[in-house]
Amino acid sequence: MKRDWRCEDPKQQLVWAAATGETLRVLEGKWKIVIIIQLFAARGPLRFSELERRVEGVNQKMLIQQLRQLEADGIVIRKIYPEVPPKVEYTLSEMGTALGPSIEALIDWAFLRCEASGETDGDEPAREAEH
Amino acid sequence: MKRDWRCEDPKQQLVWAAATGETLRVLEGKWKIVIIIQLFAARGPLRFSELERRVEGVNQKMLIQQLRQLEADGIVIRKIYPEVPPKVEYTLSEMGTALGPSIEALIDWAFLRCEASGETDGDEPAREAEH
DNA sequence: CCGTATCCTTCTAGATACTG
DNA sequence: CAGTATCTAGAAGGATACGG
Repeated sequence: MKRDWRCEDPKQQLVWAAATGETLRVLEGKWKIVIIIQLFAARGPLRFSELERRVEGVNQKMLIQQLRQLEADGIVIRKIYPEVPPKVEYTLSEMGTALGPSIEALIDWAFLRCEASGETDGDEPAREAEH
Repeated sequence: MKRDWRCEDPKQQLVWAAATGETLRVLEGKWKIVIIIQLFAARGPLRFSELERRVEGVNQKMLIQQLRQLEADGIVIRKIYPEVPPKVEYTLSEMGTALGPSIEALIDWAFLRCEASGETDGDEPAREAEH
C-alpha cells in the first residue's frame, strides 16, 4: 500500500494528517531528536553515560525520561548488563532505524533554512515579541 | 555543501543534532503538521475558515496562534484582501513547500508503524503508566 | 554507573466571551 | 469573516538530592 497523500479525497487527507500528527508526537520532547541522531551517528549501542556526554545540556532526569518514552514508543531498545558497576546500552530498534530517511530530509531542510537566512542577512528573523 | 551526518566527526554531529533539534521545534505544536499537510493537499491557498473546517478539532485561538508562528518561522504566507467581509488566505512559502520530502518520509514512517502494530497484534503498546 | 524522588517554574492547550 | 482578550488546568522542563 502506498500513500498518495496529495490525492483528492478529503477524508483520506484527514486520516493521514491525523496519523502523521500522532506520529510526529513521538518525536516531540526537547531531546529526542538529538538522542536519535546521536544513536544514528554512533552506528551502534551507546551507554547511558555516553549519551549523557553526547547530548549536550541534558540532565539525568530528562535523559532518562526521554529514553523511556522512546523505548515505550518502540524507537530504542534498552539492554541491561547484570554487572557491577551497572551497564546499560541503548540502540535504535528497527522502527527507530526506519526513521533514517525522515531525519535525513529534516537535516536537509535545516540546512536549507540556515543557508536561506544566512545569505540574505546575518541573523534569523526568529519568532519573538508575540504578546 | 552536503550534509554527511553519519560522518566520524563528533563536533559536526553535535552541530547538526542541535540544528535539527531547533528545526524540528518549528514543527512542534499540536496542529502545525496537520495545517501544513492540509495546505499541501489543497495545492493552493486556503482561507482561514477553510482551514478551521479542515483541521478538525482546532479552535480559533489555537489555529490563529499556530498560523502566526508558522508565518513568523517563514513556513506559510498570509495574504489579506481588503474587502468586506474580510478575506485572508494562507499559502505555503517556498520554505514550507521545501518540507515536502520530510513530510512524505514521515508519512511513510507513520504507515510503517501502523502496519507493524497492526499485523502482530490488535492494539499498540503505547506509552502509559509512567509514574 | 544508572538511575528515583521532590519540588518548583514555565510553557501550552483550550474554553469562553468579545470585536472591527 | 477573521480575528483578540482573558483566564485556567495541566504538561513539560529542570535543579537538586538521594539510592541500589
